[in-house]
This record gives sequence, structure tokens and C-alpha cells, in this order.
Amino acid sequence: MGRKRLQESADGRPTVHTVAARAGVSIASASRVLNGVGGSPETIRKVRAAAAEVGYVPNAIARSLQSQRTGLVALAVEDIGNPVYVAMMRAIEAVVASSGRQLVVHATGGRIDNEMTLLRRLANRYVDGMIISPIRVTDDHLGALAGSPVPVVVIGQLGADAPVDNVRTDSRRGVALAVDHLLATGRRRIGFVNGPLDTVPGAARDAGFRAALARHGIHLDEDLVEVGDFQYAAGRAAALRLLARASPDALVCANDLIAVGALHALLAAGRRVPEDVALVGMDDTELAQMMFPQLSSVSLGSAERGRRAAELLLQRIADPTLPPRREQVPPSLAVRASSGTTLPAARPSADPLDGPTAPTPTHPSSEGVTA
Amino acid sequence: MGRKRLQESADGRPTVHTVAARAGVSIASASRVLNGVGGSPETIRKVRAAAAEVGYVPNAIARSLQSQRTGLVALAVEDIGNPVYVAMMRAIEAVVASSGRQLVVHATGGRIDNEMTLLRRLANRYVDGMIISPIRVTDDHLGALAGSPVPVVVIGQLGADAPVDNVRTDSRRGVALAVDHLLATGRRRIGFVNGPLDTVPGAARDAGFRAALARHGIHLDEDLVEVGDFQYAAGRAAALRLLARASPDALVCANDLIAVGALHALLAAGRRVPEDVALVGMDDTELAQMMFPQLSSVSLGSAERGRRAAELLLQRIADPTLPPRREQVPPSLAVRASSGTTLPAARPSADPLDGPTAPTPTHPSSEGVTA
DNA sequence: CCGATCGCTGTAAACGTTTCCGGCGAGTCT
DNA sequence: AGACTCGCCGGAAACGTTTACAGCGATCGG
Repeated sequence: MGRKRLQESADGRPTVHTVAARAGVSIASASRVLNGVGGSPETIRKVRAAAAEVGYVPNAIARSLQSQRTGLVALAVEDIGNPVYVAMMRAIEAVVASSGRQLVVHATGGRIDNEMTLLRRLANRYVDGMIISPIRVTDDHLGALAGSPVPVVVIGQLGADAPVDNVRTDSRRGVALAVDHLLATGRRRIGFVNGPLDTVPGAARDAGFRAALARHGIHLDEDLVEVGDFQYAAGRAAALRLLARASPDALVCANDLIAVGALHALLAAGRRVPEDVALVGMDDTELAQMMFPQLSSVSLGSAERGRRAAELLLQRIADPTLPPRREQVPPSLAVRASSGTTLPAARPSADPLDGPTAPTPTHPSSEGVTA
Repeated sequence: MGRKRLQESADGRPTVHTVAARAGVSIASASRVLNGVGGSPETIRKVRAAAAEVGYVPNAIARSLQSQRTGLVALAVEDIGNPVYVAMMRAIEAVVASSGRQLVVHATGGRIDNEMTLLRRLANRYVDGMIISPIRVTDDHLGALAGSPVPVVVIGQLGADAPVDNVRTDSRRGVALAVDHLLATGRRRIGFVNGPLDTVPGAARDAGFRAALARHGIHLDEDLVEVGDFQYAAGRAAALRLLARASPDALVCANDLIAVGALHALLAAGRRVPEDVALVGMDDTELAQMMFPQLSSVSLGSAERGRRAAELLLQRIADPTLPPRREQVPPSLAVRASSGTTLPAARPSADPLDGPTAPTPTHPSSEGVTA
């Protein structure tokens, strides 16, 4: 007598057929009241009761197949351990959740092939859209992005002509903010610990650093520039290499992980921060504020970029015919203890032991000074 | 002449019908060769060619509906910003990916209602299974877990009789490791900065701390115990409160975020670490090694727990009839600079300035000493 | 040389929803 | 009173796959 099983799913769970049969109505009616559209008071009552009795829960997959949307949005970033991406993710998650969708996170490790695989997989429609923050951009990327069957928005620099929704910041200007600040507080031998130059952010920050120094008419001593990758360990190692051959009085780091590594290297080498060496990180993650002394950091508006990217994506999902849009989030500088003291440039040695002092924030938030 | 569109999906993308028609075979044959099962050399050639020409990519949703599996696995943790969960997630992701599945990450914020919503949503089958690490466990949880229509494994303590796959550690013993180590290195006034007592880990760590002191016959001064939540800011605030009313010579913290907060509080208060106050964190995250001095930390084997949980889950997905299993990962202590010096307990003041020294690691990895 | 076997194929039925469409009874307007 | 609208209902067709089943020609063994 196993013929009535047409009404329930393979594993014995109730389907819309089950509740329809139990309520004595058609599956069409059952589906309608379950979706809250139409139905007479009487059928509504019967269907609701039946659904409750059997513990009916609609099957998300079947619904997706019918509605052509999964309710999922993907986020692809290089390294989920980097707090900047955590911040971005939180912001994205907030707006995505407000549209009733869920976020799927992918860590690409910055590997091009991983990213391409992800982009190709988009074609099978397992998500409604994707936000990707590629660290390197190739022609293959651009092709895949332009030809993507589902909406994609890119966080980060992209070719000017790429017909893709894009939210970016100006990290060249961000580096300039740091350099200006350090020069203004009396630093003269400013070092730079960067990430790989073959990445988009690495190249931009390198260009920004050189341009900023040039603008001030300062000759760049190449011994003061060091490159690793965007991780803590590499930042620490790179800073150690730099310290072994030069003695900067300030260090700009291409992100906060590197800055934390550099701080470690400086303290281990017996340099005081900020008295001997001022330190400025980048991305203004929560990590910067956890350090002692707290790190100055260039905010690239990660949360804001994430929020905007998510909004762009939702808009495009709603209306795929929108023209490609581009948004820009300006950088700002949060000055904290790690660069908070002005060097006694001309001053004779006064206050040799004034220690790390808190900056006087004029920033609306508690984060520091916006330059 | 729009009748041939039966062959392509609503948005004009090719379906199996498209390639079948183009190859001049039935959809069954097309599907077979696309799945690499069966087909004569000639049909294989034709179908492959047709698929390539039209750029066919199978629709994941339709496939899921048919196969009753989505290829997704969910992970629910309290706070994705906590590096311990990042480590766990990386480990899980690795084994999950090796089975061809993808990971969906949810941040619950430790809120019971969020977790219950997640658990209930499981019933709609949008994932093949779930790993959850609840910070508080209620009867509702247990009910939802036991009655879950898809496999679930829990990371963390759970009632002994709960019929749910479970991997745990012994954080009471973890705290004991820290206390033993501090006592052995001459510390006497050991403070404790914990998370909320109404959480499972908070309660366990509190019990562990008290038991460890009792075992050594030490009376616990309640002034040396402080509670916040498991975040950095709360840890820092709690440590400041504690320092304002007591002067410990060592501090055990319920996780690394708290420990980093405490380090900040100690340094800001002018206490030297480890000379004046030794510091031991918990979870042994990468954060512990980023600090200066590097933090000793009790490893609770997060990566290992994640790995095992993922394996349990995959096994259960493969065979849902398995009996509930329980695995335990032992804690260990990584000793680093923040507690690396032995106090000159009886010794007169020798080497007043020996500074933070690196421990001599006997641990197989570079992480420190296993106690 | 004929029946069994085997490899391949196409038809059609699933998977669980949503939704189009025609039917039908009750009301409304003229 | 008849034509019309209107709300509700059920049958059936989607959505795009995989797969059970049956048919069919060729090969093989006796």
C-alpha cells in the first residue's frame, strides 16, 4: 500500500501535496495560502491547520527552480582572516540580509585560477549575484565579468572602460594622506612596507607613495622601501629587512596586518613607537586599535565600500538593464598614538619620556583625526 | 516564431534541451554524456561539440532538485571577527571543499533566536548539513538539533545524553594548564578575566579556574576575577576594572581577544608584561603571536575541532543512520614571551632588565611549549 | 543459425514548487 | 432577467535536471 506516497517527499517529509490532501484542497490552493496570496477564509484555515499538523516547510530548492532565484549572494575575497574583509563582509551581510538573502563567502587566496573558477561557476546559477574584490585583475577576469550571466559588482580598481558595476577608493591618495601627516609631524626618513607590486592595490600604493614624496620634493631612498605580501608574517619580515639596512623615522604600511608585523619588528629591534619611529597602517581595521600603541591608519572605507557594493548589487538584481555604475569612497586618516607625537625636529631634547600620548581627535567618530 | 524557445531557459541561456537538439540526440543521451556516463563515441563527440558551441553550463538548482542535495554545508558561529572562528572555518572549508562542497557561513552574534531561526531553516533543505558552535545551549536548541531533518554536528559542550554528533574540548582542563604554568613560574596572585557566565564556555572556564586554584590549595580572592564578554573592548574594560582594585602578578583570559584587551590595559597602566604581570590567553589564535610580547595561550585545538567536525558531518551525510558520535580534542598550552619568565620569587632582585625573552620551545611546531 | 546478451538510445516520469488559465458560483449593473 | 464582473478554485504546465524503463540493432555462444 505504498501508493499514497506520491504525497510526500522521498525521505518522508511533507510536501505541498501532503498538506493539500490533508486540507482537502488542490495543491494550487494550498500553495496560494502558504504564500499568503488569495484563498477564502475557510480554505486558509484548513490549509494552515494541515500545514501545522504535518509540520510542513517549503523546499527551498524547488522554490528556487521555479522562481529562478536562490536568495544567495556570494562574496569573494582574498583572505577571510584579514580583518578588513571581515569588516567589509559585515557591512555587506547587513544589507544583503535586509533583502532577505544570505551571504556565501569564498576565500580565493588571491589565486587567479580560484577566482576564475568562481566566476565560471556563476553560470550555473547557484547564487543570485556576486561581489568580488580581486587583488589582481587580468583580461580573463574582465571577460568573465562582462559576460557573467548573473550580476557582479567589483570592489577595487578596474579598467576605466570595464562595463561592470564597481566601487573603489583612491588608495594613492590614501598613501598621500599618511605621508603628508608624517611630514607635517616632523618625520623625514619615511619608509614604506608594501604588498606585492603585481597586485592592483600594491601597485597603486607604490605609485601613491612615490608621488607623495615627489610632490614634497623629497628624494626617495630605495633602501626605505620593502615589499612582502599583505600578511602579518611577511610584513614583519619585510620590516626587519628594512630596519637592517636603513633607519627610518617613520613607516607607512600597505595594510594593517603589515603594520602590526612592522610594529612587532620595531619593538623587537628596540625602537620605540612613536618616539623613534612613527607608524601608519592602512585599512583602519579594528586590529589597529587593539595594538599598543594604537596604530594610526588610513581608512579606505571598507565598510562603506561593502555597503555600497551590496546596494549596487541588489539594484542590479532587481533591474539587470541598469547601465554600469561606478562609485568612489574617499580615504581618510585616523591619527592615533603610533604617530601621534610631533617630532622635536628643531627642538632640543625636551620631554624625553613623555611616552605615547593619545591624539586629540577632531574626527566625528572616536577614531581619530580626518586629514 | 517563438515556439522553439522550449529549448532554452527563460533568460535565453542554453539548457540540456538546447544541446540535445543541436547535437540531434535526445535529452537523455545529452545528459548522459554531459555526466560522463555512457554514450557511443559518436554521440559523445556530437554532444560535447554542441555543448561547447552554445556554452552550456548545467543549472545547479535543477540538478539539486533532482539529486536532493545542494552541495552546500553551513557553518554557524557567534562572531566571524574572532580569529578562533576564522581558524575553525579554514579547517572546515578545507575538508568540505575536498568533498566538492561549499561552505556557507552564518554569524549568529550569539543570539539564541538567530540560531533557532537557522536551525529551523535547515528544514527547507537549502544545505546538506550544518556545523554549529553555539555559545549558549537551551532546551529549544537540543530539540531542534535532535529533530533536524538534515545532519548537524555541534562544536562545543553539550549535554551528555544529547543524541547529536559532537566534538568538544576540555576547556576546564585548558584553564588548569594555564594556572599550573603560572604557579610553576612563581606567580601567586593570579587574576582571571572571563566571558559571560551564562554561556557554556564562560561557565566551564570559571569552574576550571576555581578548581585549579583549589587543587593547589589557594584561596581565590574574588577581586581578582572579572567578567565581560568575549570581545576585545570588553576584555580591556574588564581588565582595567580588575587592575583598579587589585594587583595581580598574572592574568588568565578566557580567550585571545580578551587577552589582547588585557595586554592593552596592562601596558596603558604602566605594568610590564611579563615582568610585572604574566598574561595567558586562550584559543591560541594567530592574534596571540602578533602581539608584542607574544602571548602565551591555551590551545583548544580549534582547527582540529573544525576538521573533525567536518569529517563527522560528511560521514553522516553519506550515512544518516550512523549512531551519534562524540569526539574530544585535548587542550595544550603554548608558552610564549608574555609568561615566559620565571618570577624571581625567592631570588633577590637579579637581572632587573632582562626584558621579554623568547621561550625555549619543545613543542613540535614553532608555537611553544606543550604542557 | 537462432536465442540470449549487451550497448546504446529515446520516451517519459520523476524532484517540489509556483502560476497560468479556464470554470463556476455569487453578486452587480442595466 | 440577462450580461457582466469578480473572487475563488483545481487541473495542468511549467522550471531544468537525472534516471527507470523499454526498444532495438549488433554481437556472441551454443
